Parts: sequence; C-alpha cells; structure tokens
Amino acid sequence: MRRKRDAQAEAETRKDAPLRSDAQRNRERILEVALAELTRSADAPLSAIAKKAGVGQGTFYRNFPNREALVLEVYRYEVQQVADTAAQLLATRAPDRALREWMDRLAQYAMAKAGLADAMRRATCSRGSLAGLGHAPLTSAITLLLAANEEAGTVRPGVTPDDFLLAIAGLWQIDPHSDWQARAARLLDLVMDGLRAGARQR
Amino acid sequence: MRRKRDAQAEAETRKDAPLRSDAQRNRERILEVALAELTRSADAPLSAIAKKAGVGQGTFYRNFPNREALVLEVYRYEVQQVADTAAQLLATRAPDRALREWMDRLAQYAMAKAGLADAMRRATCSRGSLAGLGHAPLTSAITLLLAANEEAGTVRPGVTPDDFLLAIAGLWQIDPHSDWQARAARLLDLVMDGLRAGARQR
DNA sequence: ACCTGAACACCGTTCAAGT
DNA sequence: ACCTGAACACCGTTCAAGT
Repeated sequence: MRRKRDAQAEAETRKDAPLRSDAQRNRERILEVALAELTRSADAPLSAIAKKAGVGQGTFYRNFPNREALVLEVYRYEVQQVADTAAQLLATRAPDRALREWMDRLAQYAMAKAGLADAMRRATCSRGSLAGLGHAPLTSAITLLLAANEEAGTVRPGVTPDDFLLAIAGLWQIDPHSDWQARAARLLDLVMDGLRAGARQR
Repeated sequence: MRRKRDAQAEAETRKDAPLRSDAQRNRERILEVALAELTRSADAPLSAIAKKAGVGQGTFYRNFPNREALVLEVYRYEVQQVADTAAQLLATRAPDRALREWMDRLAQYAMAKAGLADAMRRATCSRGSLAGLGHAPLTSAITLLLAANEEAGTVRPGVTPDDFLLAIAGLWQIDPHSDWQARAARLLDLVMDGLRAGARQR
C-alpha cells in the first residue's frame, strides 16, 4: 500500500517524464519567445508571450506556474552560456588575463540582455535572495577562475564566489545606452585591484 | 501679452506655490505611510497606501502622478539622511576611517530599508538609468569623502563618485536576513583595497 | 482649489469545456 | 494528457461630481 503511494507521488513529480511531442514543442516555443520579449522589455506581459508563442493562457501556466519560474528558466540558460566559456579562456591564457576577459564577456552579456536581467531582479527581489539562484550557474565558473588565479598568486587567497559576485554587482546597474564600455572597464579594473591586494605576486 | 502668458505659465509650474493647509497635511500623511508600507514590502499597493493615509485615489494621484514619483521622493529623503552624516564623520576621524564607517552606515541603511530599495529599483529600472537620480544625494557626500582620502593619500587619484557607487552596488543585493554583516564587511573590505591600490600612501 | 470614490483598462491566474 | 479561451481578481489611473 505504502509502496504504491510513493510510486505514484514519484511519477507525478518526475521532472524527466517524457512530454507529449506537441507539449514539448509548445514549451520550447514559449521559451524562445520569452527570451526575445523579455530581453526587449523587462515587463513584457505574459499574455503577449503566450499569444506570440501561439498557445492559450492555460498552456502557458501549465508549463510555468508563475512569472518567476519562466524568467528564472530563461535567465539561467543564458547565463550558462557565459559561464561555459570560462574553462576555454583558462586553457588559452594566463589566469589573470582569463579572469579579466571573462568579466568583460559577462559585462557584454549583461548589457545585451539588460531587459532580461531587469526581469530577473524584479521577479526575484521580492522573495529574498532568490537572485542567488539565477547566478548559480556562474558560481562554478567563478570558482574555477579564482582557484587558478589564487594558485598563480594573482588573486589573494580566500576570496569566495559570493564575494566576487557582490563586487561586480554594479555591472547590472549600468545603463546599456550611454558609454557603458568605459564605466564597466573602470569598475572591473577596480575589482581586479581589490582582488590582487594581498596576493603573493605583485 | 507675451509677458502675461509667461507669468501664467510660471505660476502654474511653480513648485513652491503655497499649498492649502489640508493639502499639505495630506501630502505629508501619504509620504509617512508610504515610507512604512514600502519599507515593509516593495510592492505595497498604492491603493492601500492611499487608504491608510485616509485620502481618496484622486488625491493620491494629484500629489504623485505615478508610482515612480512617490518612490523617488520617499527614497531620496531617506538617502539624504545617510549622506548628511559624511561631513560629521570626516570632522572627527581620519579620512580612511571616516570613509569606511560611512560605508558601514550605508550598509546598515540598505539593510533596514531593503524593501524601499527594491521598490526604487523596480520603479526606475524600466526607464534606463533613473536609478542614478535616486542616488543623487549620495554623490556630494561621496565626493567629499573621496577628496579627503585622495589628499591624504589613502585612495588613488581619479576615482569618481560613479565608480564608487558601482563598486558598492552589491550592498543592495544582500539579503537582509542571513548574516548580512559578514557579507557586507567582506565586500567593503574588497572595495577599500581596490580604492587604495595605486595611492601614494601604502 | 481641492477632494472623493466609482469606473475603466490592463494583466496575472484559474477553470470548465473541449480534443 | 493536453489544450483553449472566457472569466475572475487585483491594481494602477482617470474623471465626473461634489465641497
């Protein structure tokens, strides 16, 4: 008896249960449209996204129970793309060059997807530190970069990914219009100096 | 003729035109309630604020044409309070101690008014860099602090208030629950190190 | 000159009815 | 099992009617 109920519960919450192919297509279309719309405007109406994706409201809510869930999924996927470039940079450059170039790419990303980042902040800010969840994919990339630099003596020991993320938080506050390149560069220079302070190598 | 029209236009847009005393009271009550409600929850309904302040919807909108206007006014007043403490700190401490303690106070403020800060971000993020407007009162305080430190050789020359604000942007991203004290301290230490790098005195 | 509150528009979310 | 779209709830904003 107990077994049967457990099995049922498991089947119900199974994330990788195969979706019917039309459902699968719907989900992908929603994500695709959502990326475009949210990037353009952080407060794009969900109803507009559903309509552009060619699905009913109900279908939309079947896939994403609320705005937060949708934004989180879109955001995480995009952030993952940037995170994945860290390993490649580390393989082809000196650790401190790799770190700095990775940050530049992150800045470029933050500017290109400013609308999406705003949507992320708004969807999550209300419920405490859910913002952290969006950055989760970045953490392992940052860990990699920091470890390499620490070993090379170009960053002081003991800096955590959390420290790093807080230090570069200003990136997401820069207006994508105006001269964001200069402002971002000055911020990142300052952060690099802060990270270097107290390192072996000077 | 021309004169008359100009005079009329001036009178209409005059900011310091004396308000009728009941209107004045209404405005103050709205601000008072808004501070309390927005601090508690960033998305407090405006209608609830109007009701708690004991005014009709129309009166509310006569004073604040939209959510943004209200949030901006509340936020700026509160931020001003912190900004004003900079001069006093500079008069009683060494420049670098004053700078650091001022940042600590800013952190305390950011945590206490986290809801208000969220409201500010949401109201402004949509329209580009309006966020800058909210921080305007901080700029002069920061200019003062940076100048004193530059002269004392404890901060490298050329750092602008904008650089500084971007560097500490992480403060507003820290969750007021959990151990914000530790996280804020680590961030501010890092920023101080970054500011010191390249200064005369080491 | 200023206030009130009903009315309107818009958006997120739900749900009964379909296939 | 999944979809649709009308219906509902909620909130921001406006405006005709009052004092």
